[in-house]
Amino acid sequence: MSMPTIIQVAAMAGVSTATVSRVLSHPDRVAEPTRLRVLEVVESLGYKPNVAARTLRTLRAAKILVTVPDISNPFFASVIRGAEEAARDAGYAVVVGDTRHDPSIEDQYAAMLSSREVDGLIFLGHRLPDNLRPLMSKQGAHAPVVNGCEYSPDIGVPSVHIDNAAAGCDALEHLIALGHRDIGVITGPHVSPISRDRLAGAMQAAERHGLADRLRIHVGDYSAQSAADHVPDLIAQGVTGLFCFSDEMAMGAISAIRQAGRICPDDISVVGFDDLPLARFFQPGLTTIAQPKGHIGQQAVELLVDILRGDDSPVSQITLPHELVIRSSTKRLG
Amino acid sequence: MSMPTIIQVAAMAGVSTATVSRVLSHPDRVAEPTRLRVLEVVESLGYKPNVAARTLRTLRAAKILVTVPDISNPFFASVIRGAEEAARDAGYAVVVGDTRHDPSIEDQYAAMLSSREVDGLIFLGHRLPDNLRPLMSKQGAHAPVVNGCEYSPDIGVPSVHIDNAAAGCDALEHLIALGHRDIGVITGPHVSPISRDRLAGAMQAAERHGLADRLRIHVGDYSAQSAADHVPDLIAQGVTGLFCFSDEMAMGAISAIRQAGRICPDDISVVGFDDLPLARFFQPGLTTIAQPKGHIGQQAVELLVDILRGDDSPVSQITLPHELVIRSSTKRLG
DNA sequence: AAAGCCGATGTAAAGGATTACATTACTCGA
DNA sequence: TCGAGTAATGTAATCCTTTACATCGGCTTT
Repeated sequence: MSMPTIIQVAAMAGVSTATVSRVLSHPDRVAEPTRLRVLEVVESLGYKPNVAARTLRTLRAAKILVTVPDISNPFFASVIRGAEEAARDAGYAVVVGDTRHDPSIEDQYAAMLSSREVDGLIFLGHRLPDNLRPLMSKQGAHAPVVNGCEYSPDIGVPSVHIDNAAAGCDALEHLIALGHRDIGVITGPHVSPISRDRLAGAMQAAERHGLADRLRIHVGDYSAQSAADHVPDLIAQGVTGLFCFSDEMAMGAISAIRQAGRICPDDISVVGFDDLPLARFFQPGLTTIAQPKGHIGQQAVELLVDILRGDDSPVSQITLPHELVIRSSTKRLG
Repeated sequence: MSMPTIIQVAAMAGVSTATVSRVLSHPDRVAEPTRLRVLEVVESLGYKPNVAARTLRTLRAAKILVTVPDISNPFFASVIRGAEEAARDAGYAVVVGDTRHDPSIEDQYAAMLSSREVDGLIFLGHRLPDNLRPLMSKQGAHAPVVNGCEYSPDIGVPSVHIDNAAAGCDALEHLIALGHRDIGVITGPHVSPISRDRLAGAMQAAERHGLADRLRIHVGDYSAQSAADHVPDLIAQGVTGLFCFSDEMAMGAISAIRQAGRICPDDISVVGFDDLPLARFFQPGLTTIAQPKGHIGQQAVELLVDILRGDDSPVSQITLPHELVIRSSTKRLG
């Protein structure tokens, strides 16, 4: 029932607990025969150091918390994978938290930092949890907190992201280059800075071609359903091109377009965002903005680890490249 | 820099550490004025109990580990959500681990149990991590380990799952009822018991209709790409109905069917499995077997919590109902 | 052969919270 | 008024590891 402790191991091996500890964490400081004897006992008892005791003593949990607003979105899964790999290399484990866009759950997870359950936090949402405010104002850029994907200049947290304005611009330029003039946009919620940035980029591109006032802007919430709901309006507005701020919304929109008796891309071209793994298997293959998902996670961890190591980190904003991937959901007009 | 401890709080409030501790965990055992005074100090210092110390003392981490073979699969996201809700109700937090189907990563996560970082483990794969063997043979059904989705009778772990054989049977009966006689199946890897069960069910249905030897069986790995790779062969074999053991594979297959110049469901009907959130937005809407994803997670947690509470748990296998959801990827033959 | 060094190991003090048990100061009943 | 009972709080042991410092032979050096 009760698991063996270092004391029992020490007793059985006829050494002190210090030696057992050394065998496990600094093997080279123990004489060969002693080490082998201890290891044998460790093995036979199935001894595993109690992590709580170790953390308490070393003041290091060797864990990084990554919170995502929606774990069911495969986009975040790729970011998490990148983070996990980088974390492993740096000697950290990753704990994943799904906040479901709920501020109170975000706060709950952020509390793991205050209670020292984790050494650092990477949050992929746009909102700095309330209970981190004191920490940020006290420690500033030395606080072990990094923001990924999103970027809110006002919260003063180092972050890793793409140039969302440029990406929004690229998407619109693509539709315009295909001859589309009546273009719809389904954004994310207004509170999301990345949504604002993408929209700003899109509007800038539209303006450049004198199409600013023909842009039909609808507010979604990144979910397929939310996009589908806007499609009847968009069709009534006569759009021939549509830019959705997530692939899920693009899929929802395409589904609704068909439901309305139209066809994508023949009647309406659709551009998505994220390049989910399924984007290329969707019907039609999704034209979309690819984000370097794995890299975002990886860089976020590296930034965080630098902070944890106490390097004064001059780098606090990292912008990674995006890419327009053209498949078959967009087509020349006419 | 260094965070406040209970000792500092006690000193500032002019009480003992015991009182501070009681204020935080048994408020009713402390006199009102004292409690308020302590709370004030706690607030002003931003004190948060050190979780490592608490865990060490109470021998309870208040955490449950849920490992999934592939975090980018939205199916598991739903299971995790269900688990999180049930865990929260029972006073536990959920830690999510992505094993990527890698046994060594599975072992790594399982080690969190041995080192008492978590109180219990729910694993959604099919393989009992090696380093849990001793635990299982020592504690048997009292070990805080539960298996979800999959079910391997031989490993002796309580589990929560659907009746995969019956589900496989349902899927095939549906295709047969639509007039299909040349039916293909894309399974999961053979090591996966759920794949074996689904296949057994499918074959049973085929046999019942004298179609056993016309079944074309291909082995996939649940990924869209793996299914797409088999489609040319299936077409060459002249199948008109296809049963894929995951929605991702169904989507991959449908995409490849189109690539090959055929149309689903006109030329080939496809049945998926899982009913992912995107299944209804796919083109065509996916006919699929819906699993009660949230319930699986929830029941798994409840089972685990029972074990942790020390109730002798007579229940060790829970079978939940599945459902055939008919959309537009299947159609009457001819 | 004395002094100094070194490698191997032991001793014991943290680390921060919880809680059984002890103490204190009242209140109440007889 | 005394003893019992009770509510509020304090004391100190405990959870298990890690690690600075102490100790102890034995070896080298002069």
